Amino acid sequence: MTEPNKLPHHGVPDHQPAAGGIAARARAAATPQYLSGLNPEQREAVETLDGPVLVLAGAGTGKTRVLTCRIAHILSQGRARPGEILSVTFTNKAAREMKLRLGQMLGQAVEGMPWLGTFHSIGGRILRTHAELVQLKSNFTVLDVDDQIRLLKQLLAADNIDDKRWPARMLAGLIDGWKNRGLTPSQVPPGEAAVFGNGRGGKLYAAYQERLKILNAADFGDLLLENIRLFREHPDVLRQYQHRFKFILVDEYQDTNVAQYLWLRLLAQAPSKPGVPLSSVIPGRIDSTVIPGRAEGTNPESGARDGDQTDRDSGFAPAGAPRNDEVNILPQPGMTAPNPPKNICCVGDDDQSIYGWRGAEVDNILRFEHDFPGAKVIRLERNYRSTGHILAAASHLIAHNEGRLGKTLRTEDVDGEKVTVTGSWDSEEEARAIGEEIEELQRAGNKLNDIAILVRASFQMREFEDRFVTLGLPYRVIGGPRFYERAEVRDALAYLRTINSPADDLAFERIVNVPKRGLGDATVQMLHDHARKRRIPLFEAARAVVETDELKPKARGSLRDLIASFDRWRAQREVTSHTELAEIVLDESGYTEMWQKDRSADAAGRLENLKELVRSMEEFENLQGFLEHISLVMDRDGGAEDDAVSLMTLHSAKGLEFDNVFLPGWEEGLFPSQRTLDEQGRAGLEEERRLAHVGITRARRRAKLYFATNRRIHGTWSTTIPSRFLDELPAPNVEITESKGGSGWGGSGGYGPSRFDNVESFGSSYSTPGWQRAQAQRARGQNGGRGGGQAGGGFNESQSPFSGSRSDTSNSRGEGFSRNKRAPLTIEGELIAKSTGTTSEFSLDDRVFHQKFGYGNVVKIDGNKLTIAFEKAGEKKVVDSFVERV
DNA sequence: GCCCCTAGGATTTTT
DNA sequence: TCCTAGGGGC
Repeated sequence: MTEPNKLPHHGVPDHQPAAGGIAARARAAATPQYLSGLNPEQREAVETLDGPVLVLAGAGTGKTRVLTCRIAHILSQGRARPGEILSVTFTNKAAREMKLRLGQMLGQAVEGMPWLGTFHSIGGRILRTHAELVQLKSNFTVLDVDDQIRLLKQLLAADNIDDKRWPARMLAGLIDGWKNRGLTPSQVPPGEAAVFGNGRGGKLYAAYQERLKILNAADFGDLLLENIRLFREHPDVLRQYQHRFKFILVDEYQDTNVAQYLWLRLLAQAPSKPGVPLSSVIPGRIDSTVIPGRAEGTNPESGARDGDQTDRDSGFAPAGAPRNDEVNILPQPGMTAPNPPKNICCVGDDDQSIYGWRGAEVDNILRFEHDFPGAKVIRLERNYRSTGHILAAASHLIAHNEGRLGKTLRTEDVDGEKVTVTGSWDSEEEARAIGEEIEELQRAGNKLNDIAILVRASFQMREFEDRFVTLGLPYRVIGGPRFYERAEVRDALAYLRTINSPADDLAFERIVNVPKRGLGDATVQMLHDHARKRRIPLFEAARAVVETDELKPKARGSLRDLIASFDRWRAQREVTSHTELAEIVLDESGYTEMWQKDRSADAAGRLENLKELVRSMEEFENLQGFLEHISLVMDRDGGAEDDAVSLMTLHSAKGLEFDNVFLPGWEEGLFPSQRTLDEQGRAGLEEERRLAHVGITRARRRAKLYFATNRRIHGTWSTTIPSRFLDELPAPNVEITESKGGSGWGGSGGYGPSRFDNVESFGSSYSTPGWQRAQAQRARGQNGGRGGGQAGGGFNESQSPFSGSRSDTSNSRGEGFSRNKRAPLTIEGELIAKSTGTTSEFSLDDRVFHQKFGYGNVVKIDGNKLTIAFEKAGEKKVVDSFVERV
């Protein structure tokens, strides 16, 4: 997370207020250590323990520090025990960081904070405790997106919906969106549910939820949504948690979505009286007051929250509640007892809300005071991170946004270097230029660890990776595919999941034929048919089918072996440690062997990953514990301590900071992203701008922006124009420089750097050389190539961007960045689609028809297994679901 | 049942 | 341009 209050650079003396006068020092000396060194606002944020508090913490103002100090303060004041503080963050990274800092601050005094974690992990934890109340078992599986989509594909196929026209991915997105807004299937507005699959969207959502229960599984959204449902339907359970959590702290409040908001509000209510339904205690609902200064209609989704269904139960602020600055809320009509506001403290920055696309509601933070009347709002505006120019540039840029609460960041640091804007001919030159500058910085004594490149979209990374590989410049990619998303890890997990939860069809299906066992589509299809008709898990279906003659001997044999293996493993689970069990499973299943035999280049890496997986299991007590955490908590660990440049997206850079930050690709269409603009209009633009703001404020000493005149998108080159955000930067804080990549148009003969060094007014970035050249280029019909006939100015000259060929190879990727090559998926959808109709009970002598064996008569009945004398095939055992009476 | 090849699609951002 | 799913051939 952020590193607030980092001591200033450039040898400027500490500007922390506490170091000021004698009085301040005396006070600092008399106060607990964790409070010293806080500025007055921070200190107020830490010490205001009672009632709702909103801390608006701009970039680099010490947000995390305030949160951790606040926890320390609560504990040391004896106001609550560690287990009575609910502290939620958005990412695992943030949660870990807080735990770490708390540990440092309090020594070993705190034996962990059991309720410090992400929304999802805490939600999941509560859900497991009461799983049976929401029709799950406590060992339920958390499905990731991949599982989710596979499941939806099955449902689409079962409904005969063309998944070309209506992709499962799209439905997954819709469902996700609904869940983010706290909507159960019955609460989705009919109009919205109808947009998918010719009006069947709502039904599919319901069917999906139903399937999840059968599979004993929950997806990410359920971890919160089902939690909310749990709280609503079981007030006694809710009350238990309301009692437990004396203090609630929320990090990155601007990123919360409606579901998270509802969840928080339920918990933030004072406990109601037992036996009284919540809805009768607090009748209020939130009205849809428009936040002043916020553009109307920018947020089409905000209306959802006003729905009576979603909100009724948890209304904290009755409609029309006065916006009360001083006084706590008075008892409202309908309340049976004084209902003091819970001690909830939300920390966030509306200017850093960048997850709107994922359902985050900036509104949550914008209307905090309204939702929690009497809230104290504290602004942290003192920035301890960036130099003056950088901060000025970022502030000026973000001031173009309308929907914000408004903060003015200030620093006491020196002005430092101006923010630079550099145009280059194309994205390759951009990468070259940045590579050069990095090497220069390195020569000047900068650590590579202090350097980051932040891109808008991950496809931009490639060029840098290529370039850095050629240069031999160490780099690391942050983000990207997670460890547990790799095919081999997921396969291994699927084995373990099947052991742990026999109803986990998705897991079983994933590995039933991995490694190859001759159990292909046809077999799986049959299992599906049977499972569906009898409403049993696939694994159980397999067990039944194996007892019959439905399958060819070979397939039957291998399926029988597989079942026997699982039975054995499940038995071993009782007597073997989970890590050992994992090794046994990987070994006996032939999975390890499969990769050992694999001749492809990445096989070794995959085996290594498997080992790593087993190693990582050691941290957990047992298999169940491990599986519970893997999908929620396992981050790809950076691990590498080496000095390396960081390469990541702007999104994953939030919360980080670097001395030197390179921001390439500031072009219209890319940044701001055209897609965001198309889909979300003005709100989208503002979010992109916030992203830009986040990017610039990551920099401590140098922020360097770039735009290229030509960029290759989907393999074809196109001419781009500089981002409007460049125009929105304040001229006095910005310096326009010439690309040092050199090989392009900007060489000696053309527009020399000197000509633009002294540009007084930044007026429009369209006056930059890159843009002028681009214009000229376009006027000439894009045929002139690089004008002025400069040959390679001492660089590997790459081909003209229009030639489409590349000068360097691109086969080597960063460590651990191999693209997933996953095992071919079975066509599960079709499998289900074929199952139709219901089977009635059979009696002896019934005449029946079987697809494979033809006509025959029932001669024996053993539960669902029938023995039938077929006219042509002779006597066979079959499963009843495969025959029909004639 | 498995493998190879091809055509078409996609490209934000992530718990 | 690259990747993936899906179809067709063995």
